Amino acid sequence: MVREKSAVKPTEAELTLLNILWKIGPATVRQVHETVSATQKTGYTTVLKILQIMHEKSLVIRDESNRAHVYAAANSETHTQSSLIKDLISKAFGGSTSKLIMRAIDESTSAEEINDIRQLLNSLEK
Amino acid sequence: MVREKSAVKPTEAELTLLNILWKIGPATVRQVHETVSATQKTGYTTVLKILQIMHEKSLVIRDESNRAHVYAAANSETHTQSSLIKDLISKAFGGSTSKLIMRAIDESTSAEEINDIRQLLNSLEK
DNA sequence: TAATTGTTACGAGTGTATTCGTAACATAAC
DNA sequence: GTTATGTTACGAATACACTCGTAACAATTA
Repeated sequence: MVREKSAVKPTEAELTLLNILWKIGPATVRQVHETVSATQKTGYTTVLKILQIMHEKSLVIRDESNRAHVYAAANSETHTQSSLIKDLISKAFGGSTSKLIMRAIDESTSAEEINDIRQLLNSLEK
Repeated sequence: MVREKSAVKPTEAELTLLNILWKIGPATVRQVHETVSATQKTGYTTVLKILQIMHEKSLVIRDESNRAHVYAAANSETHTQSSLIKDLISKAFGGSTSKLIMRAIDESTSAEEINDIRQLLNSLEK
């Protein structure tokens, strides 16, 4: 049986690199390493290795036509976010999306956040 | 430096047992094992070991006054849900709660879910 | 007391995630 | 062509998660 894309859950380190790829677009190991180094200390080969593993898992695609391979996220940020949310809802919210949303609203402290949510709801009402 | 309670993120297996403890209340290993066995095949000592590890991590408290120890979740379900949501928001949503909520609303397919969310928003408006 | 039963404790084995050093290789510079 | 540089590939070491068999222990039963 072929493993579905949605069944592959990125690990924490993998998600860090995916965030970078979504932000800067297709990039070489060097570019990814430089970007990640801005916020945390990590070795070059560590980034390389993780990207290679992600490639095996099909979390990223790889362009090997140049010497320095170019990596890109295989799935969109939106798709991955949905998959992670679904996972959390099933494991910690008894499958109830509205329970998760309720809890998330509890977490919204800033007025800006609350305003965003309000507008979101307004657009939903239509 | 002392590790904060909120910094301890339960693993998948641990979360499964926490869900049981929240549902049935303080329980012995036997009771937890019987409950978890209803949905998945797991050895008795596996459940025991995980509860022991959770005790070390202070994810559960343990009453040792009787021969069969009685385990209970150390934190409320609500507290743990909030902690897991915060973690996901910071790692996959750039710290934006409203982005998570938007994505969660996308996931709501059932009319019942949408109605729950609508009522939730109405109560928020007040 | 002896045997059976139920419980906890311990330790080992497996798998996965993460890290990084070193080797192998390719390209560019000299 | 030789050296220097940048890149990928590989393998090992560590850490954690998970699983379960077996030992140790306690309590109950015969």
